[in-house]
Amino acid sequence: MLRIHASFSAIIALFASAPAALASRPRIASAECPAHPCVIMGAHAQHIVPMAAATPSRPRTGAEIRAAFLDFYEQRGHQRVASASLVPEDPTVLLTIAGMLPFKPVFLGQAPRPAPRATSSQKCIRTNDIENVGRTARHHTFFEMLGNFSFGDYFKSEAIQWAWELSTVVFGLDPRNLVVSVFREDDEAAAIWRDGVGVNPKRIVRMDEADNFWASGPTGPCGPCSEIYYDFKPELGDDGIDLEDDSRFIEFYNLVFMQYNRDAGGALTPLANRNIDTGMGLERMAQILQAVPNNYETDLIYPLIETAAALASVDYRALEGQGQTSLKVIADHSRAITQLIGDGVTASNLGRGYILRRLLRRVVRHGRRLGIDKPFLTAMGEAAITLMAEAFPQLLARREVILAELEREEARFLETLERGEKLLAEVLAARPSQISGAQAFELYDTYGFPLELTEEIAQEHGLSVDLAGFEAAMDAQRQRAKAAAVSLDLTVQDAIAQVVAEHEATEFRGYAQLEHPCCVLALVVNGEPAPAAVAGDAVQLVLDTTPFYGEGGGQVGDRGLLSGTAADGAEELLVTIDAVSRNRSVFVHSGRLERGRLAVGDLLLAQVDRACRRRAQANHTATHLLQAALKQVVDPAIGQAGSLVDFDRLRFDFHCPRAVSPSELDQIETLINGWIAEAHELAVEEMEIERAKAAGAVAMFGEKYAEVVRVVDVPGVSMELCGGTHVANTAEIGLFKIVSETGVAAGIRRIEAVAGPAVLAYLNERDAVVRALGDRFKAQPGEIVERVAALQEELKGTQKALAAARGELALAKAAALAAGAESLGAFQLLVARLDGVEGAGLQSAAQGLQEQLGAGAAVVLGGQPDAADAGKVVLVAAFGSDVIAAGAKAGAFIGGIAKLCGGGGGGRPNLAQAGGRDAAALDGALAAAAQELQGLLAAD
RNA sequence: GGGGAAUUAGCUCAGCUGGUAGAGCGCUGCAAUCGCACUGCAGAGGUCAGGGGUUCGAGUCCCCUAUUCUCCA
Repeated sequence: MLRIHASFSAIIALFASAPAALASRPRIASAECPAHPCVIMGAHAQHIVPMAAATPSRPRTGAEIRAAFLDFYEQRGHQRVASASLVPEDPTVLLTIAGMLPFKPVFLGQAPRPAPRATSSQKCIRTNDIENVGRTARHHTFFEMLGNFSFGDYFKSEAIQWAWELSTVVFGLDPRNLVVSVFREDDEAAAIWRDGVGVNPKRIVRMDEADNFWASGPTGPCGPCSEIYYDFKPELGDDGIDLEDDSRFIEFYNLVFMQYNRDAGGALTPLANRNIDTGMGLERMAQILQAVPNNYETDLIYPLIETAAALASVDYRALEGQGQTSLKVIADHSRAITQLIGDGVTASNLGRGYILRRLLRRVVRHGRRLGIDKPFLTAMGEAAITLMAEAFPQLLARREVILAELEREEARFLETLERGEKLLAEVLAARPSQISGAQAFELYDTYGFPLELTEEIAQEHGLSVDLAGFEAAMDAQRQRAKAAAVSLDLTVQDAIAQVVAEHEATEFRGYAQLEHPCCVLALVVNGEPAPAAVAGDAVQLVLDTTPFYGEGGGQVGDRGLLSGTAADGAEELLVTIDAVSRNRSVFVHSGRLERGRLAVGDLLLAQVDRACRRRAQANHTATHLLQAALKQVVDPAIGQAGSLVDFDRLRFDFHCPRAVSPSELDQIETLINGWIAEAHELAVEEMEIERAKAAGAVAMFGEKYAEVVRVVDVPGVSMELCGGTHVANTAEIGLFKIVSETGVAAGIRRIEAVAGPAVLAYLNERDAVVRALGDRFKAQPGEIVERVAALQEELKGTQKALAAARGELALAKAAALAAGAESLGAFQLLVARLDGVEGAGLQSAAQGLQEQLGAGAAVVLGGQPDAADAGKVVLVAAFGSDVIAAGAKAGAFIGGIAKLCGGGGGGRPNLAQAGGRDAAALDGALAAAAQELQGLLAAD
């Protein structure tokens, strides 16, 4: 719990700071560029054409630019790396926000380099500038970042020369249209540009730290950057160049020279291994080479604008600014949401799921703004898949999933809108002079109804919305969330992280052996790194090699023992291990030193608890069978969303838009138990990932796998990539039983089940319940349901009969009382005691009497409803319409009377009820009631 | 992770500051019809999500749990 929370705060912290930390580098696709030098298309095209009037071999389309970039660097020894998922491996960020993110562990020295040099076109998503999308020429949520990387290999000179060569020769940009920037103090880079490349010194601009110095955080690797800008107005000359002038310059290539390490004190020390990290916005280069006024009109995005325009029956060119913006937003976001779902994100109210939902709803809103009045997201999704399928073929494989998710989410949002419109109509029905900020915020915050729609509808009614009030409420909400973010003690976590960082991957022997000698490499005692521990200490150990399975892939870590003789030979030592986790590839064994002394360097014998391991294995293999059965029975497209394999149960979460029916669950159970009975021999094999995928092995979506993967094969039934431990033969599972099927989030269902020995424990528990019920109901197990149903029926009947009898009794008693009514002028007074009738009965009795006696009747009844509760009294007053006209109100009247009995009461003028706790005072109270009524009515 | 909201008849929902649980649709029966649709009349159908608390009294107020929606991080 603590760990989860701690890491989540870290995500929030880093997510919040990441864009800022990265801001100094790729301003590409994030920087604003509002004005364009040429408003008129034709003139603009003419302006660009002389430079871009390319020889046929020059890249022009987005695909050509991407290919040219990757080819160029591949020819220069770079390994071509496919774009990583938008869902990063790095748990500290929600989405892949920059081209270098997949390589961040390499740059930070936390992971081995895949090659000395690499190049990629990385898909990215950023939402921090979402309000600017569609309004400026080049803000995007989804974009591609071309990059070339050096991991301790080449450095500044090559990076600069190649960047120049690529820009001028391959892309054919005229050197007279280019300007470069360097960090103020980076004389080395400036010299290379000037002497090595031959750039006019006047066109080398020195920039401050804010613009041209990159760091991934307050400490760690950092270094100066150098950027290449495209100059749309070279005729203005080389003097007084201001790169901040967006109307003249656009930055398209950023080179980061990672050459320092910054320590906590802020001091810079040179890095032993210097790195290169670069980024070129694909959409920007496309804009330059295609000579269009903004990124949206490049072939990477424009087809989606056309699709949206056709759906809205509008003409992009003929539209005013607002309409064009809507089309741009739809086009931009359509790429983003298609890619997000393609990478396994599903819409939700948390994390990246929430980002997806927000983008998706913005598309719908802009669609409505353009007049699209029917669902259209699947049409946009299809167009986006078609547009991007060549560069991202996996979109085709995920087509059905993407379209289904879009359809579902759009329908859900339309429901939300409908509900909001209804609520807003209620607000408007009250004919307010203005929609208050609080009302608008409630619609937005609680019901998800967009502010702009509230404004729009209010406007139709000639009303305004208190926007300042809305903002104030919004701020208050943010403050609440911030204030509630508690910081937790992370010291334990830190000690472990520190220890883990100092060690190599632990060698895992537990697939084949359950016992193995090992050496203690590091020790954490009660949360602090320590050289030794004494009996009773809570210890965490890092070993050189281990047979213990470390928690991972959903499977719980092994339990067991470490035993041996302490280094000094004095005493036997014993450690019980109750949890094993994996931190990167280092296994951390947590437990307790039961006996003896333990020190770093000790040689121990590690023994896994075989019974526990067997149970975990049965549950794990059963989980694989469950996934296979789900695919067979429910839907072949079902994908895993998470899983837990414990010793005594298993849990499997999967993507599925509806509940799995009871009959399907039966089928699944039968199928799995059939496979168990067939005694399939498992085959576990390591192979290359491509071969495994070709063989049809099921991989967890969005998961990153190494080159060589472990494939667990139940021949003919299931084949999955899995690092967990499994039974050798399905027969070892014994039995499989589904315990429950529930929903965990929109679109995700959860099945909990038991397998192996755990089934017996589960069944025993159930059996005990059934037997206890059988005893109680005097029925055989098979008859219990019937018996309970019959009893319920009987109970219901009895209750009805009782209520009827009570009513009759009350009426009978009341009828006898009617004779005791006392006339007072035109009025009939009846005050009487009626015991043994509970509240509702007394009420109907009083009302019956009042109706019987007429409009001038005032009836007051009081009594003890329950002989068992001696103190409790109930009072009822029923006044006819003439009595009320005379100024008597049953509610107020009965309240006063009830006070005499130590209670209170109230009701409406014609009928009221009250109660009290002092039965002894009842008769007195009734007498007082009679007297008071006489006074009230006589005075009239 | 933190807020807000919803959960009432088979369905869609109303139920105001605590005081006898309602509507529309659907269902059943009767009338009318050769029969159906329509119509009219009558009726059945509710542990007010579950559990605690406050109160003489809780669908209504408070707390907890579950499920769903929603906003913020």
